Amino acid sequence: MKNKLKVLRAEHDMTQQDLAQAVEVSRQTINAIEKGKFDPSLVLAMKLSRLFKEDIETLFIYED
Amino acid sequence: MKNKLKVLRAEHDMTQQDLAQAVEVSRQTINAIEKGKFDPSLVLAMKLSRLFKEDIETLFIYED
DNA sequence: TTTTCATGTAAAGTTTGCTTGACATTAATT
DNA sequence: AATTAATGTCAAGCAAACTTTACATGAAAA
Repeated sequence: MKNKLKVLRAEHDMTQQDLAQAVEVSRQTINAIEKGKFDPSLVLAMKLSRLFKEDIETLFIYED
Repeated sequence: MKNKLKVLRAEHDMTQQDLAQAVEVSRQTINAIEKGKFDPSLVLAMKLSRLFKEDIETLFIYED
């Protein structure tokens, strides 16, 4: 699964820490997701989607 | 988190078993999600979304 | 009525998402 | 050159997603 977190974070001028706080997870979780270590839960994906006002599918790209 | 799986399944005339096979999880997983026992992973939500051709957000309703 | 099918549920185990704490590295300030 | 801010990463642990096996129930069909 690929994602556009790093770019959106840059566009919104946020640090990983800022984003982590905004969606109520740890900084390490944001870092791990950006680095592709694991996928976010559905709830976290929804929080990020709402924050950045982007569809989940545009934020996270899953190709089988 | 609420969801519309049961209804969509009915509309598509599928059993829990059918749906489970279509998205490659166990029948119990589908049942548990329908019953609200836990939320699907992001990948599973995406598979269901694609199968039923509905946005994740319309399939799964999360209200803080 | 007996068999079959769809659903519900439970227990035990594995994997994955996420936590805290800690430390290393790199880039930007002072 | 020294400090600070942002990022990367690791380890140990907990919680949630998902598995298999198994059994119970109700509805439909033979």
